[in-house]
Amino acid sequence: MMTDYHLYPATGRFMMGRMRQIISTRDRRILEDLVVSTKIARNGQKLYSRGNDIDHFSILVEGFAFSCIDDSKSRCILGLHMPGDLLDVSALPLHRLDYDLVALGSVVIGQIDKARFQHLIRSEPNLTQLIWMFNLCDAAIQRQWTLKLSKLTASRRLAHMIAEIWTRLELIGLARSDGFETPLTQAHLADMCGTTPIHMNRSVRELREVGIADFRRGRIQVEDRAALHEYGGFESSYLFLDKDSETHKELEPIG
Amino acid sequence: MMTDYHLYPATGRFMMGRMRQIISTRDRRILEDLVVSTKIARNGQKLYSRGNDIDHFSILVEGFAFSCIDDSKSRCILGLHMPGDLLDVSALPLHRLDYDLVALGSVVIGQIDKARFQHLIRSEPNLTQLIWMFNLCDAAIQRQWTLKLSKLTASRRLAHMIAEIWTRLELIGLARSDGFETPLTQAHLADMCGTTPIHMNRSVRELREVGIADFRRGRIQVEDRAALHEYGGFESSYLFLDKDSETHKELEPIG
DNA sequence: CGTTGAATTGACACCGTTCAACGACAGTGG
DNA sequence: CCACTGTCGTTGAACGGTGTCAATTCAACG
Repeated sequence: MMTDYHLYPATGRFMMGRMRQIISTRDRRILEDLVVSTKIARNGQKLYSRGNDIDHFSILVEGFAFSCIDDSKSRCILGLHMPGDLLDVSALPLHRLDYDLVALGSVVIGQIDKARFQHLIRSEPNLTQLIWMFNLCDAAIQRQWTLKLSKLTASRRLAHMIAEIWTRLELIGLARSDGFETPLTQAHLADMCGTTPIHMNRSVRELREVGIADFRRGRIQVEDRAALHEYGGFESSYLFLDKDSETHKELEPIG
Repeated sequence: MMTDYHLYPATGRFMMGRMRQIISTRDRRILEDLVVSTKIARNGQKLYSRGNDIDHFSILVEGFAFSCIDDSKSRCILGLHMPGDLLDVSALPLHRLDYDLVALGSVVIGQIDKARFQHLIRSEPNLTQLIWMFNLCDAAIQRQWTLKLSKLTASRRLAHMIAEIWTRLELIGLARSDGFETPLTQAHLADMCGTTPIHMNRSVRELREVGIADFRRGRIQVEDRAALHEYGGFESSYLFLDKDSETHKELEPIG
């Protein structure tokens, strides 16, 4: 389980820390075998443009990506994706997305054949449901972003954002004990928190001065995690963490 | 098809105007028969409290509801639900929701037995996928709300909100040609648009003065719809409307 | 060592919040 | 029929958070 990456190089991080432990070996195999090819991309490269036809579904294998919608003058980042995340399940009904996907740093993408995926939906209810669950988790995160934007000031949004990213990185083993590294710039953070780079800078400074979090060139360091959570109003329950796993026993796979 | 309500009193509006037309008669029947009982509720009544165990899944039959999270001092409305909407599919993995559900006006709820629903997921891939698609549509709406909050001023958010609600009401035949009626108050609109009732009032006045939309005690009247859409930056594509239906042929049911 | 993108700072205007009050309307009961 | 009452809607003024513009510093890299 610790080294699932070796057995399942493309999909080993799918639902890691969430419900992966209840996926049967058979299903892990099937999932891994869906990935027919890989693709690499560099920082800032567009992995997909909104409105275009999707030819493959994708899973993020290495690196990060974000989904965004570019306005005439500004950019809004709607989601942040990490290794193990499915990038475009929401294209299922219309075979296209309503947002762009952009690589954040160097990225490896696993490509899933559309036809085989469609077939899987009919033949593998366990896996189907699991992917659906991933989707619901994504949606829960989206709800939190909405909530955050509605009710928090810029610096508190930032605190919440940092807390969420940190926790999600922990799930897949990419965090340090006192923070994390990230290819995100302050401009990215601004676009994620619905503010301007300039004001984001003030927020970064504020968190630094108050001693809640220190962001410096892609390295975030936190001394008092409880204070961070408190300040940003962060409660991890919406991330479907495994500590809650008693509650989804009914998903226990058949095989 | 016009009078699906009579044949399917509880679920006749499910996916109406979106993908309902491609649901087979058999599947419509199965769906309708999932509803084992109905429940009524009055304005403001809590249909569900966050964190509690879900005993039934629900579909909204008549009236409106919203999902929200109450802060110590304020309320954030995260979603607005209309007849035909499933209210708590996102409780599938954890059997609980991370938000409250509140009735808006008088409401009729159809209750779906959990066990039968779980069984359906294994035995009816068509329906499963359809419900999943509904979910994706919900998520797309959530993304738009996030986007709206990130980038628009209060009065433009309101314009977008009005445009969305109007379009969704049209789908299920509950709109007028020049607007719609709604149990929403300005306070509700404020909670949906991430602002205060006072400022929402100013936004309402502004839309009225500019001649874009006239909100008066639950009645919204619009003369120039194009202007409304323009002002709020509203593009309906994220709602999966049927005019796009050529693109989801592959979902054509087997039966 | 110069170039480039990122981070930082100050000044100022504007959008939105807050507090406090008043006005309009619908439902209720005398 | 009218007074009472509560909810919703409306308004003004002061304050604070945020956007904007312009300019400077900093770190990384060839």
